[in-house]
Amino acid sequence: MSPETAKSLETKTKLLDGALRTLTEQGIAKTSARTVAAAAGVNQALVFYHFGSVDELLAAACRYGAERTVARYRPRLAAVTSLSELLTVGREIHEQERAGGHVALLGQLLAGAQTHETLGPATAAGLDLWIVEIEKVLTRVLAATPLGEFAGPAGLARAVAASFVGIELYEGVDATGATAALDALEQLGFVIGALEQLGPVAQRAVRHHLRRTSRR
Amino acid sequence: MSPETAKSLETKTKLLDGALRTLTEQGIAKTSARTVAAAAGVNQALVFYHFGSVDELLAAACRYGAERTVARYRPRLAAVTSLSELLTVGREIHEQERAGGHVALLGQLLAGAQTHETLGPATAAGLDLWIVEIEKVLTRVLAATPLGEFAGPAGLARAVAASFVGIELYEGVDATGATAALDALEQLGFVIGALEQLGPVAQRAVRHHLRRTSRR
DNA sequence: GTCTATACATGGATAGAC
DNA sequence: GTCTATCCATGTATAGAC
Repeated sequence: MSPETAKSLETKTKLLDGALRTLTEQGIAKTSARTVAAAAGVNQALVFYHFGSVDELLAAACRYGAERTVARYRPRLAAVTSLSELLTVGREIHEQERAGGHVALLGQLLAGAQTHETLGPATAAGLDLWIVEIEKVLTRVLAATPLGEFAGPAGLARAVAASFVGIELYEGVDATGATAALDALEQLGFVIGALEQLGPVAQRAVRHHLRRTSRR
Repeated sequence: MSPETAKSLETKTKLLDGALRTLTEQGIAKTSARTVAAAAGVNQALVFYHFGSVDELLAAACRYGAERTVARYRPRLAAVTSLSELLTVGREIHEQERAGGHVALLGQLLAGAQTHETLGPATAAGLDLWIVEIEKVLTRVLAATPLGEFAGPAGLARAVAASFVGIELYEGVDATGATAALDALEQLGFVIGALEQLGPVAQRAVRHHLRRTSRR
C-alpha cells in the first residue's frame, strides 16, 4: 500500500471512482482490475500497486462510496420526527440513488462477499453506516409505538436496510414490481403510523394482545 | 441447443446441478463454464454445446432450482390461514434453505442480471414463483385487515420476496445482524396481527386515519 | 515512489475427432 | 449426436523501467 503523496492520492481516487462506476454499471461479475482501470483511465497494474489486490480495492471503494452517500442524507434523516416523514425521506432516497445505483452497489458487494473474504467485513461496515442512521431515527420515531417496545429499533433498522438492498436489486430485473413493493411498504408504514393515533384503550388492547402472543 | 436423448438429458442435469452448486458456494463472480463443469464432473465445452452460453445455462438453472425449491413449500404455504402462521412458515423456510443457500442464490442471480441480459428475465421468473405463492397466502390472510385494503397483497408479496433475498445476502456478511432483522420482522408481523384483534370501533378509527393520510 | 511492459492463469467459444 | 483439443480474450500479478 503506497504512501499519501499528491500524485498517489490522485490515482487512488481515480481508481476508487472507477471501481464504484464499474460495480454499479457492470456488476460484480464483470468487475476486474482491467475493467476498473479502464473506467478510471489508468494502467491496470496500478490497482495492485496502490491497493494490493482487486478485493482490497473494492473493500476500500465500499467504505468510500457508502460514507459519501450516507453523508448526503444524514442531516435530512436527523430532522425526521415521525414515521410517515421517515417513509417520505426513504422514498426520496430511493428516487435519487436509483439513478446512481448507490444502493444496488451494496447488493453487488454483498453478492461478491460470498467468496471474496476481505469483502465481507467491508460490506458489513458499509451497510452499518446506513443502519446506524436508520436506527437513530427509528429509536426516536417508534418510542411511543408498540413496535418500539416489541420489535426494537436495532433489528428493525437492519431489516429495513437489508430489505432496501433486496428491493433495489429486484428493481434491476422488474422495475414495476419493485415500485409495487415500495408502494406496499409505504402503506404498511401508514398502518403502523395509524397505531399511534389510536386512543389509549385500543393501544392497551394491542399491547395486551402482543404480550400474550409474542414469543420472546 | 441439443435434443432430448437420455444421455443429453443426463449431462444437462449434471450441468444444471453443477451450476446451482457453484452459484451458491462460490457466488456469481466465480461462476464460469469451467468452474460449473468441474462441479458437474463434465468437460467445460459441454456448457456451450448443451446451453449455447454460460448465461443461458445460468438462466435455465435458475428456473430449474427455483421451481424445485418452491415446490417443496407450496403445500405448506397453501395450508396457512393466519398471519402469525405465515411468519412461522417463513422462519422455517429461512432455517431450512439457509444451509442449501437456495435463497441467496436468487441474490447472486439478481446481482449478475445487472449485465448478463438473458439472466434478467429468468431471475424475475424465478422470483415470481415465490411471489405467486406468497401473494396467494397474503390475499387469504390479509382480507380482513386494513393492510389488505390499503397496501394490497400483490405489492406486499413482492416486498416480502425481495426483502427476504436482501436479508439472506446480508446474512452472508453479518449472521447475528440478519437474525436480529428477522426477529424484528416477526414482531412486526405480530403487531399487524394485533390489528385484527381490535374491536370494531378501533378498527374503524384505523381505517379512517388511513383514508385521510393515505396518498393513493 | 510511480508506473509500464510483460509473464502467467483462467475463461469463452469452436473446429473437428469419435 | 456427443464430446475433446485447441484457440484467443480476459484477468491477476510482478519484474523492472523511469
